[in-house]
Amino acid sequence: MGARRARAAETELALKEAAGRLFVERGYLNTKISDITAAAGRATGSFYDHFASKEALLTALLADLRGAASAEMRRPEHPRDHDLTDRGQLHDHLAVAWRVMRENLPVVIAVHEASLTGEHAPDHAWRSLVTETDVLRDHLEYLRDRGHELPGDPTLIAAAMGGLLSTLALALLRSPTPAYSDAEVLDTLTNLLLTGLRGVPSDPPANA
Amino acid sequence: MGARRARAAETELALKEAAGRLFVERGYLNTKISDITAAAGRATGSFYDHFASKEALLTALLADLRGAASAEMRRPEHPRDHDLTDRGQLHDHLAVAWRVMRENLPVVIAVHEASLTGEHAPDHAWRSLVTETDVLRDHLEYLRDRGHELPGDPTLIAAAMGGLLSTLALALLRSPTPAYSDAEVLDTLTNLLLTGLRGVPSDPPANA
DNA sequence: GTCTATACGCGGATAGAC
DNA sequence: GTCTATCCGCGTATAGAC
Repeated sequence: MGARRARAAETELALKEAAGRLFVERGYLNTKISDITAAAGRATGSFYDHFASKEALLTALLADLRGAASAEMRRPEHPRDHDLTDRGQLHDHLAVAWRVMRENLPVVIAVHEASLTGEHAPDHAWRSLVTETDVLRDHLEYLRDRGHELPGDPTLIAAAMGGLLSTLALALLRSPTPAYSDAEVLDTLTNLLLTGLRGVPSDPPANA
Repeated sequence: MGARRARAAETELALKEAAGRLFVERGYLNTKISDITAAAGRATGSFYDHFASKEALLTALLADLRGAASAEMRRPEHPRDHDLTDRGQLHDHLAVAWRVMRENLPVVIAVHEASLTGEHAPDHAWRSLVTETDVLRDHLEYLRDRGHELPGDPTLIAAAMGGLLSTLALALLRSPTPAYSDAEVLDTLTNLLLTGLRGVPSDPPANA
């Protein structure tokens, strides 16, 4: 690889990294192209030698994410016969989702904000919430098919769990001085989703 | 009241109503001033005879909301000694929150979107989530003080519940063809938050 | 590929006649 | 108070030199 090419790749990477940093700090909509180039130590015009637009940058970041194989829960061969009423399995699912969001926080933030400006189909928010929680829904349907009585419709419950997770992640993971450790958040959510506010005295948390 | 004054109040009301409709349909950020005036059958410039800016309009809508006394859960004298592990009381609290969001959906949407563009304090999202769920937190602390073992920290649980509610409301209530009835949503959330995914066979829902 | 300088469009906001 | 016409700033995107 020639020096010119290396420099170019370096710039593209610098732009991506700067963008990610700024998305977390100020949000996607509040970040201007010139902010990104300035933070990367490049001229504004250089941006367009690597990305056609701000939206194209987001698409590229999304592509990186998928290529990184960091979405374990999303790989198609994910088996559906997981028992979410088992503490360990529920905890693991929440932990994977939480880790994916933490490790890809800039993209999560950007996609979340871009969805507001983008499609204005009235039920777009609901549709995407449902599709993003399809794995959870499958697990819940599996439970129901086995005769377990769920608190309600699997799609609705899965959406509720997903909404809870994403809201909390977007709120907590952006803070430079975290109010709670990941372990604490995951324990609390596991407890809450497993046995609710009442709790089950006969089945204490694993670390109790 | 003279005819001129009446016409003016009429215009202001028309602008507010048109804005609310558009906020639900396209979102706050996607709605331009000219969209609002056009939908209200007025000229663009007339907007500024009633509101200094788009933000001022939102402030006015917020003032209307508070004046309408529709925020029962927020009135200061709300007692903290409510038992959220009681099915009926939990259901009532969720129902009130749900109804407030439904009846003020335009404002809820607008505030939600405006918070993204506005303050860019890194932990702003977390702070507002905590303050908006203070009533829930109080109830949970009350339970804990009485010796009940909660799934985790009250502030964190309250935030989780609030995030769940707002995400679901923003996704479901915007659709013109609702996927679930309010009653179904409230029953499901009550069950989920009360006894979790496992459920408690000995304590079925009230309608069972 | 990277820079500097600039054009363009969109949307918020204003001016002034009626 | 309402209108029409217009201005202006901001951010995106392009042009062209190096």
